[in-house]
Amino acid sequence: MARSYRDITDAELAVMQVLWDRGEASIRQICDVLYPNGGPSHYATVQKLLERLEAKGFVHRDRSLQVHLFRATIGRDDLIGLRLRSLAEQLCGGSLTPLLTHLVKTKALSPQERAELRALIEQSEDAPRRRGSRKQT
Amino acid sequence: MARSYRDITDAELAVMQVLWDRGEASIRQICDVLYPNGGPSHYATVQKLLERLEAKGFVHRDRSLQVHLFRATIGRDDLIGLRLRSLAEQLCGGSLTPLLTHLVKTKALSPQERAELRALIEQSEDAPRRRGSRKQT
DNA sequence: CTGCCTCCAGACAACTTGTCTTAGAGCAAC
DNA sequence: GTTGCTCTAAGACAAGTTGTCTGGAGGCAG
Repeated sequence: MARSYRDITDAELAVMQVLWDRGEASIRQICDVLYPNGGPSHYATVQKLLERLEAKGFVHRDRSLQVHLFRATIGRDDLIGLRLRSLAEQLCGGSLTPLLTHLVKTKALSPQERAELRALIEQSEDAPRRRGSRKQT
Repeated sequence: MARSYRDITDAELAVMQVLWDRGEASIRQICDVLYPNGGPSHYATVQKLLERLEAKGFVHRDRSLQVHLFRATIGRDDLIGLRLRSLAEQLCGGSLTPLLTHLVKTKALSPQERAELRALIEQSEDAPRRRGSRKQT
């Protein structure tokens, strides 16, 4: 009954953040970022986290070099989407609309944010059949 | 390092859903909804889930009757808010804005939804300080 | 009294999560 | 070639979570 898409853990997320920053990195590089002057055990920890991320499909491992290189197969924004969808699944019967209205109602919008939002809405109005790239609910 | 607000589990969520539906319920009533013709072990399961929900503060237990009555201390919408905030914390540096724009960009809005959204934005424009209950980022 | 229903306390296995240990391979410099 | 470094690989480990279940004690109705 675990969440269907095998979620990313906190420690794993830290690794993902590095990958999102650098685009591609070796274990050593990630380790240096996450645990400056960390010992070999930290190295192994990062290694395990990457192994699990690869198993979950969130990371691609390039084995062509001696030193494997890792790359995120999912963007931060994609992960946000997954989480939002999973949240909607659990609490809103799958519909994203309640999340949207909740945010607009709860969050105090700055004038700039209001303007941006309006622009986005206009945009989706102009091209209502444009949504080929992403699924919608 | 567990999520700060002690999240609600899947099985616990099922119990919450019943409470949100009925407003107030005994273990037996919840049990009948969740496990029709379930045995005494299911009863104990629900009991334990309620105990944990009470410990986490999501449920109030009225002990004044012989048969305790349970009531959710948090609405579905509040939980949505908590989850959204936690999501923003993890992936957006605490800002809810990326979630908002993600939703507007991703989700294909029906004309009606667009109208509602616009109305909500107008509203927040009229009363920018009306939402004082929670901090916003 | 008997039976039924409730509450309470805690056991339990399965799984997750973050960390760490150990072993072995490949390569570079001495 | 041997030494030493870095890398991969495999898995052990404790702690915590989660969902389920067992057993006992008390109260009340028939």
